[in-house]
Amino acid sequence: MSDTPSSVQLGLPGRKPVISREDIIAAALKLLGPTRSVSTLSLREVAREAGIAPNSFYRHFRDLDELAVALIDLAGESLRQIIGEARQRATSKHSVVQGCADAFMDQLRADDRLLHILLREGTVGSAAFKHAAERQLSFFEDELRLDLIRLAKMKNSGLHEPALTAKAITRLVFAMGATALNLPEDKHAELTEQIVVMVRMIIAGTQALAASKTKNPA
Amino acid sequence: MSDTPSSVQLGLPGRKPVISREDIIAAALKLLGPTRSVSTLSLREVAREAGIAPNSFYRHFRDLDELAVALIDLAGESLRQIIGEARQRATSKHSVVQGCADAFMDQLRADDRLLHILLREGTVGSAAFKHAAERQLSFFEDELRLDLIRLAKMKNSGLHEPALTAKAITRLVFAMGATALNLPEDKHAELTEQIVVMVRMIIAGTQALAASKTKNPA
DNA sequence: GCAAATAAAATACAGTTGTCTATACACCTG
DNA sequence: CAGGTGTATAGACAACTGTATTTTATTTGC
Repeated sequence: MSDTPSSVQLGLPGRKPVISREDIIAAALKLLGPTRSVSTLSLREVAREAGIAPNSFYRHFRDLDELAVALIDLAGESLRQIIGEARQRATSKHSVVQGCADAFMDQLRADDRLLHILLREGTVGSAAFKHAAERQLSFFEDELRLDLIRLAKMKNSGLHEPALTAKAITRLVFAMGATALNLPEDKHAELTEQIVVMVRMIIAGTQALAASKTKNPA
Repeated sequence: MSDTPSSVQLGLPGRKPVISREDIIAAALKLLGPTRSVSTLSLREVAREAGIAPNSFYRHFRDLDELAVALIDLAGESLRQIIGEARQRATSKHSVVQGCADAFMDQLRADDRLLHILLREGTVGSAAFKHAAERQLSFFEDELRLDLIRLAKMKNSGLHEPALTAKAITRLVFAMGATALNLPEDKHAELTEQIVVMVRMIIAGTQALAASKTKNPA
C-alpha cells in the first residue's frame, strides 16, 4: 500500500537510510510479549532496540501511534491470509469451522506476536489505534460473511442475518483468543474445542432463526 | 470483603487517616475516561488527584496493581448487581435477553467508568490484573449458566452445554460492549439490537444442538 | 503533660521519557 | 573536486516517574 521512502532509492541525493520502516517494525515486535503491549512501548525503547538514535525514529513515523497502526494493519493482513489458507485447506479435509479454529490457535501458539496485537490492543490506545483495529476486524467479518453465504447455499441451509452472524463469530473467536493468551499452552486444546462448539452453536442458531422466520413470517 | 484499615478505628493510637482506600479509588475513577485506561495511570497522578503526597499511596495499596484489582472487583460487583436486578425485572415485562441487554447498555451510557474497566482492561496489564478480570467474568458466566438452566426447564427447551453457552454469551456481550465504548451514543441503540439478535442466535443454537443430540445420540 | 504510635508530608535521588538544536555523515549531481 | 541534500547522531533540556529517607503532624494511653 504505502511505499516506504527507503524502498525505492532511485538516484536521490543524500545519505542512504541505514534503517527502514520495516526494521523499526521488527524491532517493536521484538519488544512485545505477554507482558508488553504496544501501548506501553516508548519511542526511545523502540529506537534502542532498532539500533538508532531516538530522533531518527521521526524520519520513519510521525509518532508511536503511526507505528501502532502499522503493526495492527500488518497483523490483520497476516492473519487474514493464514485464515484464508485454512479455509481453502479445510473444505476438503475437516470441517471449515474446525480447520479455521485450528489455524487460529496454531497461529496463536506460533506467536509471531502479530496476533497478540490484533487480539488485545483494539480496546486500548488512541482513537486512531482503535479505528485501525476495528477496520481489520471488519475485514474478517466481511470475508466470513461471504463464506457463510456460500456455505449456506451449498448446504441448502438457512442463514439469518449473515452480517450479524459473521460479526458474532468474529468477535467471539477473537475474545476467546484473547483469553487464550493468558493461559498456559496445555489448555489451548481445550479452548480450541470450546471455540469450535461455540461457533457451531451460532451457526445452528442462525439456521434455526432462518427456519422459524420462513415458517412464521409475521 | 477486606476491611479497610481505616474503617474500624477503635481506640488505636496514632494520627487518624485523612483519606481512605475508597477516596483513592474514587480519585482513580475520576482520572479514567475514554482515552485513559487503568494501566496508564501513574502513582503520582492518582495521589495528586486524591490530594495526598505520592508516598501516602503506599499506606493504602501495595502498588498500582492492587488498585487496579480493587477497581476491577468493584466494577464486577457493581455490574453484576445491576444485571441481576434487570434479570428479575425483565422476567415479567419484556424478554430476559432484551432486559439484560438494555440494562447493560444503560450502564454503559451512564458511564460510572466502572464498566469501562471491566470491558477493556482485562486484556492488558499484569498477571494479577488479568486474573482479577477473568474472575469477575467467570462470576457472570456462572450466574448466567444457572439462569439458562432455569429458563430451559421452564420453557421445556433443550440446552446444549450450559457452561459453554453461558461463556459464549458473556464473552460476546462484553466484546460488543467494548466496541460500543468507541462508538458515538447515537449508534448504541443499533448495537443493542445487534447484541440481542446475537444472543438469541446462541440460544437458538444451543437448543438446536440439544435437539439434534437427543435425536442422534451417536 | 509526656511518650509512644501511627499517618502524612517534605525532600531527595536516580532513572526514563519526548523532543529541540546543532552537528557529523554519506551520497548524488554538477 | 565542491556543493547541495537528505539521513543519522550527539547532547541537552524539562518534565515526569517510582521510591527511599527523613521530618512533621496528630491522636491515644498513661
